[in-house]
Order: sequence, then structure tokens, then C-alpha cells
Amino acid sequence: MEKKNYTIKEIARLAEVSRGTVDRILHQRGNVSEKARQRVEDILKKIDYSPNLIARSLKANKRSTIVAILPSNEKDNYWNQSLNGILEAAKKAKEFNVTIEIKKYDVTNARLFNRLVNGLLRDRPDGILLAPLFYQESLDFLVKCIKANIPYVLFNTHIEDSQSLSFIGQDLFASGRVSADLMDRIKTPERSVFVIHFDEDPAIANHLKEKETGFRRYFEEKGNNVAIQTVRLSTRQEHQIDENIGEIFVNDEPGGIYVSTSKAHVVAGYLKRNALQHVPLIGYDLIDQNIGFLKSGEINFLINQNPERQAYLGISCLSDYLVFGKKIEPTNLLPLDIITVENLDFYL
Amino acid sequence: MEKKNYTIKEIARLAEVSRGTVDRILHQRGNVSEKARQRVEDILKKIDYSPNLIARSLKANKRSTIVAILPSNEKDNYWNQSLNGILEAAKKAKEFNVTIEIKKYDVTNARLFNRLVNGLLRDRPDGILLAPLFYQESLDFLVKCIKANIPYVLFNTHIEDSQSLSFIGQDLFASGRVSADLMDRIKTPERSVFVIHFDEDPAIANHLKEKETGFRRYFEEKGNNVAIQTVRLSTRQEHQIDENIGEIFVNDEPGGIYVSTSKAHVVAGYLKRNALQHVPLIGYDLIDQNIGFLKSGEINFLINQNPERQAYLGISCLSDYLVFGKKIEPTNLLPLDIITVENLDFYL
DNA sequence: AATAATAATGTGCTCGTGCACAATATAAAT
DNA sequence: ATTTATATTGTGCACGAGCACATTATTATT
Repeated sequence: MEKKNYTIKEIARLAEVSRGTVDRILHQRGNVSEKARQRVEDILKKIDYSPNLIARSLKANKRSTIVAILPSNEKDNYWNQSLNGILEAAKKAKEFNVTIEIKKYDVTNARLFNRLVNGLLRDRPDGILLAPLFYQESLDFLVKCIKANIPYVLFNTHIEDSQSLSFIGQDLFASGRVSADLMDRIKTPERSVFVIHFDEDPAIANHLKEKETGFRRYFEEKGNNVAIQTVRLSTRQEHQIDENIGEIFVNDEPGGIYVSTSKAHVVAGYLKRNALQHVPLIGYDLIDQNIGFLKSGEINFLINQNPERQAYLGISCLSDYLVFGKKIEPTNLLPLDIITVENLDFYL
Repeated sequence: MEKKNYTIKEIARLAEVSRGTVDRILHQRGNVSEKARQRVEDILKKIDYSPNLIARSLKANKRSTIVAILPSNEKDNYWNQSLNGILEAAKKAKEFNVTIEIKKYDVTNARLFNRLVNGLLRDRPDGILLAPLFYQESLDFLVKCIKANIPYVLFNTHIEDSQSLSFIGQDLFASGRVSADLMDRIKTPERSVFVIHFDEDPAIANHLKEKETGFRRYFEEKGNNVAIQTVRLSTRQEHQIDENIGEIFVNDEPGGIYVSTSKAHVVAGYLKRNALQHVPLIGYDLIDQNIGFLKSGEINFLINQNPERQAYLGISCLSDYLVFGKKIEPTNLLPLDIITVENLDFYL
């Protein structure tokens, strides 16, 4: 436990060389005699030197720009939460000369996404935070980032094989298991469980599938032979959503429903309108509509993907990396928060 | 959204005065003509100046010492988790010239606590992080801190009326409610629920009572007439704990047990030894013993008080306050994490 | 009007790092 | 021995804020 914080000047004094020599040794810039190197390294072994990050970053005095790229939040306030996290982090980052530029894209238009990301490469940002919903397009973009030597952090959606500094998100398989565990405790016995995916975009279908796999694996391991049925729905035809859901349950009242996306409120609405509030329902994300149904009881549990913290962490990591040269954990899996009406407030 | 980060030098140039004048105006140190003040304030209104915290703290170049005071962790590894959080934060703080000094006290000896805290006041630390388990003794100590002008942050245990910079912990009442909500879902119908307090120390009895109040309130509001019985046990006579617990349940198999402390594992052990594993059990804290019983199924849910994060946040806040003069939220209530065997790993 | 007193303003230095460049020491070539 | 080349070492400055102190402008006093 070294208490003192040594400076280069002090090390130089102890080793009886100049500041420049110590500096050259610390940064391995050569042009140092063997004798001097020995002297300094002996001192360095004895003490616990860590450079003063404040001084270092003052000297560097970089004005960094981070571009945060995420879906626009017209229909859904999920991405609005991410945005809040980014803005919150931006406030802190500003004081360290880091500017955050926010770019939103339409999740239904890959062409526009392409144009957007390629356009902003021209501005040569110092770092990028990306929620890569379009798989192939994002991959292409990231290859260009690597070539241009622009570091990036991914959040929300994982992309294999990317050279990102870090991925910040959740373990989808495990999140399916957590949901299954909860479902197992509250489902109506003897009845089958429904897994409902709402996926407009085939690009994210894989991710939903991974949640389902975790969900099913739990019951397989338990071996209590619960019938699980998978349903795929689209939110595009909202006017006939009740019809669509109704068809599924027509001759089989569900013992529990697991919605793999933030669209649990759609199902909750149906349950309410059809006097099926007692059917256990588990979904994702603390968006307003879900919170409403959690409070009124149609939704029993929500798994919090914590978009705000994801985004906040993403910016913080990137900013610390750019400003102080700090190392970043390559994967940062956020906890799978279980939300009920009782602990909800502490996650908002 | 101002992009540029103005410096004092630039403001001086814009207002056609010297750096010193701008500095005097920013810090209200007087000796400035009305004309100059106008000029500078006009500029300040137009731009969004925020001082460069890095430069400021480099200049200040304070070597701060924070003393962290917490219970020793002989029997229990709950406080060991706090310690880890402190050490983790200490690593980061070191680079900003902040040294953390850790002082542990025996929770069974108030006299020694008194001597310890009074002794360390003589060293005039720059900040204090305290888990104030002894109510009156802590209060006395904090009064002295205020007099000595030493800022402090409290964690884990709340003390009313203290002038702390911040309290970091949980809402005990709400945590009781969360437990009740979960219990309501998993308890055996028609049977009564037991609340078990393990409290050697009367000082913390109030806090446990607050959890119980939340727990009971939930069922009252629900109005489903669940019988709830409160039991107070001591862990001091561990050799006869089975006897003591056995007496309670002698003519009434519990429909569920809520342990208000981290001692759920004691009850879990009893349940296991007496073939009562099916009795729902909810407790607190991710300590090794509890984790074992969570995995083997005797414990159903744990509420995570997150001692590690509490301590980490405490040090970070204090350090940011001392180094960068950042503001701190007066209360920082951490979320009431619900832990099952499935999401456990992400909280460790 | 000249001097003293006071108000207002400007300048120089520090903090620790990191780099450019100047200065010095040592070796090689004449 | 002197010059030239190369290796090694030392020094100065910038980054932005903040304060002490020097300098200059203004007002009061004789």
C-alpha cells in the first residue's frame, strides 16, 4: 500500500537523471544509456508509480467527439431511455472536452442507415457508440471504422466477430431462463405456456430466438413437461391485433405468456379487453405502456434491459478511453433485473 | 448545444480584459470595475462556459485522504463485499491522488468504536465514508465531523437528521413490500407466514422493524388476510438454533418465511435438515452461505442490498466531490434487486 | 499640481505530463 | 589534435485554472 504518489520529477531526482530520461524510459522511446535505464528501473521497481491522469489529459487536451448512433424513438420510448442515458453521460463528458453527437436512424430503412453512417465517417469522429440493429449493414460500417482507426462500442445488440472495444448489453439466453424461472412459479398448472415474438425485422429474429432457447431450456432441465408453444406476431396491423391473438388462444386458454420483446403491453391490452387478466404475463422493458399494465396487474414481471444504463455506460467507457486512456472490459453484461410493481420505482 | 469549450483566456479576449479580471468575476472576488463586469457578464450570458475540471484539479493538486469506516467481517462476508467495493473504488481514486484508509470496527463493542472514530479525527481526513451501525455513537461522531468541517457520506444504514453529503442505501420499507409481493406469489395457501429477525444488536432492530412494516403493509393493502407471525432470534447460540426454530413451527408448518437479515441461510439449513425444503424462503444478500442455499433450492429469492455497489458509489461520490467539486445527490437509493438462481451470476 | 492612497487590471508562476529541441558527452573520422 | 558524426541528457514550453503579486489607472489629499 504505497501512500505517496510519485511524480516523474521525483523519480528523476531519486535516480539522479533528468525528467526527460525518465520519460523516455517510461514510454520506451529509446536514446537512453544502459546505466541510466538501470538506475531508473531500479527505482520504478521499488515504488508504485502511476502517472497522474489529470495532468496527462490536461496536456493531451483533446477535444473528442463521440457519435452515438441509435434507432429513432417515434413509436416506442425504449430508445428514448437510451437517449436519456446518452444525454446524462454527455453532460458529464462535456466537462472533459468530449462532445456527443447523436444520430438517429429509422429501423425500417436500411438504405438510409447506410447513408447516415457512411456520411458521418467523413467527419472523422474520435469514437462511435452504436446500437447495430441492421446486422449486415452494421458489419460493413464497422469494417470501415476499423480501417479508419475509429474505436467503437456496441450496445443493446451483439454482433459476433466485431473488433469492438466493448459490448454492453445482456445475456439473451440467460434472460430467457430467468423468465422461465419466474413463469414456472406463477403459471397456471396443467396449461400450456405461450412464447410470443413480435418481430417486424428479421434481423433481430435471431436474438429473440436466443431468448426462447433459454426459456425452453429451463423447462427441459426441470423436466416437468410443460407444453410450450411459439407464436410470431407483427405489430404492423395493430387494428386487428386482438383478432390475431384471439385466434391463437381460441381453444386453449394459456397458463402463462412470455413476450420476448417490449411489446408485452399489446398482449396485456388484449387480456384486459377479454377478461383474461389472471393469465400470468412476463415481458421486457420499463416503457410507459408496460409500466401501466404492470401497475394494473395484467403484467406480472418485466425484465429490465436497462437501455438507459447501457447507453450511459457506453458513453462513459468510450469517454474514459479517449480522455484518460483507460482500459475497457470487452463485454459488459448488465444484470437481468426482475421488476415487479413493488420495486419498479427504484429502476426509473 | 454549444460545441466549443471556452476557456478563461478566450473569454478574456472576447471581453477585451485580462484573464485575471475574468477570474475575479467568475469567483466574485471583487476589485472589478462595473464596466468590466458588464463586458464579461455579457459574454458569459452568450456562451456556455464550464470550467475545465481537469485543469482545475491539476492546479488544486490536492492529496485527499478518505477514511472508510465499516464493520469488520469476521463472521460474515457481507462486509467483505463492501470492502471489495471500497478497494475497487480506491484503485480508481488513487490515480486522482485520493488515498483511502480503511478502518474496521467490532459491531459488538461501542466503546472501541468511539475510540476508533475519535482517534482518526486527529488525522484530519478530507472525507469520511461511514456505515453507522451504532446509532448514538455515530451521531456524536458526525457532530464532531461537522464542527471539524469534514464532509461525510453514510451508507448501508440511514441516520435521520444528519448533515451528510449523501446517504447511499436502500428503502427498507419498500424492500419489505417487495419481499411480500414475492412471498404472496409463492407461499403455500392457507398457511401463515413467518417474519424472522436475527438481531444481536438492538441498534439495528428499528431498521428490521421497518422492513417488517413494509412486508405487513403489502398484505394489509391486498386484504387477503394472511396470518403473519413475527419471531426474534439470536444467532449467538448457534448450537441450539435448530431447537429454537423448531419450537416456533412446532404446531404450525409455515406457508412461507421471510428473514429480514442476511441470515436466511440459518433457516435454510434448518429446513433442509428437517425435510422442509418446500417451504418458501426469502432473505437478503448474496453472501456465500445464502448463495449455496439459493442454488440448492431452499432459498427462493434473495433481495440484494448490493453492499459492493453501495461502498463503491460512496467512495466515488466523495472522491468526485473532493477532486472535482462535483455535486452529490443527498440520497441515493439503490434498486431492490430480486435475485433468483437464474439471474444470480450477473450480480456477482 | 504634486503626492499619497486606493481601486482596477495585468502578469507570472504552479500543478505533472509529454513532447520538441537545445545542450552536452562520447565515439569515429580526418 | 581537431573536426564531424552520433549517442545521450537536459530544458523549455503548453495545456487551463487559480492565486499572489506587480503594474497601471483613478481618486483623494495636501
